[in-house]
Order: sequence, then structure tokens, then C-alpha cells
Amino acid sequence: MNTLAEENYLKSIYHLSISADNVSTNQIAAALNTKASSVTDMLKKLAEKALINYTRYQGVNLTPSGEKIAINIIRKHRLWEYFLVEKLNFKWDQVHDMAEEMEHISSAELIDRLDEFMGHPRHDPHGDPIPDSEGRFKTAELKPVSALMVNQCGIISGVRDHTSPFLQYLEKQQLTIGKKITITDIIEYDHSVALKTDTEKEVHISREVANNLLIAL
Amino acid sequence: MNTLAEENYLKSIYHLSISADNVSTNQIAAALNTKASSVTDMLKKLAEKALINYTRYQGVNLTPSGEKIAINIIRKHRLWEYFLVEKLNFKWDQVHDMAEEMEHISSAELIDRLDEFMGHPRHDPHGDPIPDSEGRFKTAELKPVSALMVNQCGIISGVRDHTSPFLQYLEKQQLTIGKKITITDIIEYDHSVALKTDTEKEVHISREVANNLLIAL
DNA sequence: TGCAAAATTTAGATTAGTCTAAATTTTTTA
DNA sequence: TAAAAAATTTAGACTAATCTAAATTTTGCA
Repeated sequence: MNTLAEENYLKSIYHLSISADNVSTNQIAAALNTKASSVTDMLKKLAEKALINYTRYQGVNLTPSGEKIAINIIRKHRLWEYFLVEKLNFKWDQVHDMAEEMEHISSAELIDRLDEFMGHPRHDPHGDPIPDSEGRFKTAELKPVSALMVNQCGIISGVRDHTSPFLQYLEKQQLTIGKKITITDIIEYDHSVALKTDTEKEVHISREVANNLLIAL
Repeated sequence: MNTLAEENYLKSIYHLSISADNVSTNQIAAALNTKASSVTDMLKKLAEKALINYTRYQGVNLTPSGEKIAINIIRKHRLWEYFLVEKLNFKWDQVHDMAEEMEHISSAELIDRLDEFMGHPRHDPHGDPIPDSEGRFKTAELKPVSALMVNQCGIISGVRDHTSPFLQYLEKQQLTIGKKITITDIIEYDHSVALKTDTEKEVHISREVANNLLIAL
């Protein structure tokens, strides 16, 4: 198997690959809170193991086997997050660090049984899709609230920012996964958005929040 | 916090301390499948951290803070084993290696909630007591079946051997935790034991099995 | 298009944990 | 009770992962 460090690199490369074809050394260093020189060393090792395609100075991308490993770690992370929230009653802003440790538990049998125990959930507490045991999953077409127009409505289905402060703020405003919202006004001046929930609650959110809150139409 | 290696050393020292006051370098090396020289190095580090009392050539024992850490790891191990058997339907002979990884998940809050989720179980699937969040637990006074006399009865409450083959054998003979048994005969020649379960099933076990099967009277 | 800035890699160290082989201490036993 | 055997420690080396500082390559913009 792979070391903990290797797994974390693969996971980071996977996440960074979403928005770019090739991932740079510095991007990885920033994501993992480490130095570029350390990243270079590890990239050589991962390339040696054929988990990434790496050309000096040109950035990297995952090979199919590297991607498979990355997706499996993400599957484990999201299933454990679901477990922590649904079974152990943690809040959605509390579970990330714990899942960060638990995602490295190796047994595939364990994770498949956990999946079954929870009824094969499709999404983690933040709305991110949970890959199945074959690594398959579909990313829903989500839009930020900031992309909607007045009177449009949709269901809160994901977040772009997974940090505690943001999640706690959403929780306080009752803007949680599954809630239906309707845009009531868009303030030209600062691009902030007024909206109401299905319980007729009126909420006013900043442009930044509207950008990080994702909607399924 | 402590590293994974440190935690494993403390746990091993704790387990070995049950049957001896001081634990030797070689005993630890055998338990951890490593070399005596590696153990010496680690003992110096643990002594430096005041987790063990160590005098060169004289073996070691845990300090109160070392013992506290060891018991906490054992608590986590046993709670996860219980989870795996009771919630994920693993057999009692399948869970050791998984729990060996899971015992290093650090969050105390997580383990306390897991404990609560499962209704504060007192014993793991092998009958071993689960320490509470303060590290308290009582070891029941258990006797090996080999210490009983004909017509004595008792409840199967623990095992001395935790290996898969032994546990699988017991399972096949329906000699599992909680079963009530009565000694029907003791064969002088080889010290093997005949017994019957509460379902009137007759079983004949070797001296070795009788030694490793523990009973509460 | 050529040079400065930014990004990346290399070189050389460091730390944790491990190992083998040699040296030392303790224990056993003749 | 002294030598042999066993246990333990020390010395020196190795691997994984990291770091800083210096060297190299790429990029971008004047």
C-alpha cells in the first residue's frame, strides 16, 4: 500500500485537478502546507510508482491508477463524514479534521460495510457526492447563488468553502443542504443577494457568501 | 500528541505489564515484531517524555501518564472492535487488525460519542473490559476452563488467545462469549475436557483450548 | 526578445524510526 | 565463582519525509 503522505499528495492533486488540467508544484505545496522542494521530492516518488505523470517544471496530473487511489480516499473521507454527522450527531462544521484521519483506514471491506450500514448515502454532509465502491459518482451541475436572477429558486446543494466559520454562518442563517430558496432581490451596488427560504424567512447574504453557496435548480 | 510508534510501544508495555512488574526489552521487541536495538532507542525517547521508568538493562514500567495514554488506546481499540461486530456485522475473529488502525484516531470527543452511540458497552467482542472515558474499568475474576472440576458450570466470558484460528474454532464449537457451560468430564490422560452447553450440545476440547477459554463462575 | 521575477529543482541537512554488527552488562551454570 | 550464554545497549548506517539555501528553468512584460 501507500504511505499516509503519498495518499495526501494524491488526494490534493485530485482536488486541484478539478479546476486545471495540470497541477503545479506550488499549488500542491500550498494545499499541503509544505515547501515546494518537498513537493518535488514526493512527485518524483509518485511518478516512479506510476501514480502521476510528471515532467520537470511542467506540473503533474494523475494516472488512472493514481486517480483510483485518490477517489477511494475521498470516498472514505465522505462516508466517515456522513457517519459522524448522521450517527454520532456532529455538526457539519466539526467533522473535517476527524475524517482527515479516518480516510486513511485501509480496509475496503470495512468501508463497504460502513456504506451499507448507512444505506449507501449519495452525498456527504456538505453536499459533495460520495463515490461508490467502484469509484463511480456523478457531479451534479451546481450553480452559485450569485449566478441566479431575481425570482429564480433552487435547492441548496453544496458549498465551495468548507471552512468552519462559513459553515457555522450558514447554519445560523438556516441555509443548510436541502433547503429551498428563492431570490427576492439583487443589490446592484455590492452584488449582495436577498432571498427567502421555504419557511418564508428573509435572509440577506453578501456577494462572497452567494459565490460559495451552491444551488441545484 | 504522540506518534503512532510511541502509542504502539506504550500499548505493548501495558499489555506485557499485566503478567510482570517490569517488562524487558526483548519482550517488547517480540510483541512489536521489531529488534531489541530499536526498542532500546524508543525506550530512551519514552523515558525522556516521562511516559516510562527506564533504567539501562533493567526493563521498564509505565508512569501514570504513560499508563493513561495506553489505557486510552485500549479503550479506543475495544470500542471500535465492538462497533465493527455490533454495527457492521463483522465476526469476532475479523476485527483485530482494523481496530489496530482505528485505535490511533485521535479525537476524544469522537470516541466518547461512539461510546454513547453504542450504549456504553462494558466488554468488547472478546470479553475484554472497555475502560470508560476516565480510564476506569474492572477486570472480572476469570478462570480458565482447565481450572474447573467436573459438574462445575460457568459462563464463557473471555479468551486468552485472540488469534483468528482459535476464535474461529470456538465459533464453530459454539463456544462464544455469554454461553453457559458445564464440565461433564475431565480426561486424566491428556487433561482434555468434556463439557456441555446450555443447549445440551456436548463438546470435547483439548487441554490447550481449556487453558485459553475463560469463565466467570 | 531579452532580462527580471517567479516557479521549480537540486544539494545538502535533519528527524523519526528502523536495522545490523559489535560491545557491554547481566544471568546462568558447571 | 568464573566463564559461557543470554540480554541489552551502542555505534553506525539506511529510508521516508521534511527543510533551507542555492542553482536552474520558465514566464511575462518592458
